[in-house]
Amino acid sequence: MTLAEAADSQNTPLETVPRNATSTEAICARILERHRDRVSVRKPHLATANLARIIEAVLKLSSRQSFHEMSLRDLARVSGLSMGGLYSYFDNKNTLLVMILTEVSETVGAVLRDAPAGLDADPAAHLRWLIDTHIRLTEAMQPWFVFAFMEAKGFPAAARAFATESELATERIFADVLARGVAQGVFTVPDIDLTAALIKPLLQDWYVKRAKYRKRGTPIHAYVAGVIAFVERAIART
Amino acid sequence: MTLAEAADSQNTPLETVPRNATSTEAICARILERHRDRVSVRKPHLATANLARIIEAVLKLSSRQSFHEMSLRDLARVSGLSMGGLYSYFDNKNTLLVMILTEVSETVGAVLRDAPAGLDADPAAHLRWLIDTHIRLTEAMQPWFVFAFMEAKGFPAAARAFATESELATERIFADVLARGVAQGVFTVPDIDLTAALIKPLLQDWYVKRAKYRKRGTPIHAYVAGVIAFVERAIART
DNA sequence: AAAAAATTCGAGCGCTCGCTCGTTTTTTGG
DNA sequence: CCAAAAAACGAGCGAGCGCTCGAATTTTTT
Repeated sequence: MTLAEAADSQNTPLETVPRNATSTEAICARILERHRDRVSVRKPHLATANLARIIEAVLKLSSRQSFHEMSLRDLARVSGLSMGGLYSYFDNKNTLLVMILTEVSETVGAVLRDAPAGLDADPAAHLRWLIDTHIRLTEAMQPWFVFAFMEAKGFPAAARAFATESELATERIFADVLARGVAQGVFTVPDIDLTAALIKPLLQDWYVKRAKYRKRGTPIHAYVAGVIAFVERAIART
Repeated sequence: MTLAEAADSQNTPLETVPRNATSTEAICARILERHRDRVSVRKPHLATANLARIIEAVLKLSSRQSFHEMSLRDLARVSGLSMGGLYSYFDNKNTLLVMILTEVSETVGAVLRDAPAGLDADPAAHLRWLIDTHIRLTEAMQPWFVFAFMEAKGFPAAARAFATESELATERIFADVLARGVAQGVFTVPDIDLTAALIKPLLQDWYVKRAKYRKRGTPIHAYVAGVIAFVERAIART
């Protein structure tokens, strides 16, 4: 099952995350564009397909051990390429880290900033949309987000700074909506920045502790509804 | 600065976590007791002191890279022991993982179950105590908790199962208090298990994203107060 | 169908890893 | 103060690492 299919099978009619943005192939096409100079294979279809196989293998192997424990021989075996073949798609192992992190950061920013028109006028609806979209995006790209979350520590300094900034940008999107809700008198929030910071881990828990919720049989719509209810009661006008 | 000193400097008069339980020396004395058969040095004082130096070095090195990237030569240099000397304190590198994980799991369970007498009768106060105590404990033992959280994936299967069970046990403590509050009519909680699951990441964010809160200048008492306020409004009787 | 270009291959290189063990140093007890 | 016991030492081992490069294979062009 591909990532996109996994997303589809969980999606409700309220789906807000377009499949064409989250399929492994689509993501790898974007990665390829962004790192064309590191990939020596010139034919785009071939390069995209093989890069997808490589990165899917990285995400699979890194879910059981850390990225640095994964050897390139493991990666060659699981991806189906040879040792030498791998190096046509990246110049060194660390580039794989950077490719994945960068794409996750860019994607989450792009998706969350693309709210349906008119939603700015209704902070409560906008907040619900943000929560729903964030959780569904991380569900559709779960291995990517887990990887970025768990391996961020080992990134080169520049990439780590970029990831941190991306995190803060997401938080700011939530803080803005909270501020607008307070201004319109629909929310009561004593500390907007702290509240935005507290909403974040509620969204992340769905992918960080995915195994727990799967074992428990919690469907995604129940989790989304639970988080929305929890947050809305916590910030409801008093 | 030792872990205990770091805890002290943040503690308010409301402090609920005893220093003697969270100093590196005290923790390592307990580790030594639990793994006496793996440590060949017989003199307890010497063994505790050196084990403390070793584990402090592990936590320090693993905060910048992953545990598996940390070489035993790095560990020897930072801890001040020789390569051979290290192996008087553990039989292989993985044992270090298990020592730290086990002690974190045991400690959090022991501390959270040791609530002051009479608190069972007052679910709201008990919940506040649990939140306060959990956050302060993880503050006092921050490197330990970060390590257990980030490296859990790489544990041997048995140790990972143990860690998962410990996680669930903590969640059950919160679920019990929520259930008692609902029974007494002081809380309104539609889904007790999901709510308990959502409180957990709010507590964990303080140590997982410690750098963010430090940079932002959020003091621990403000974070504790923020979480308590957020949770109490979310579950307040309607 | 042959020549040229693009892509894939995998044994081998230098290196560092976890771990060992014979030796040296420190501590202990009479 | 010395011999025995305990502890610490660190060079060295085989294994596996990231990475390379000339050869082999596949695809494209003519």
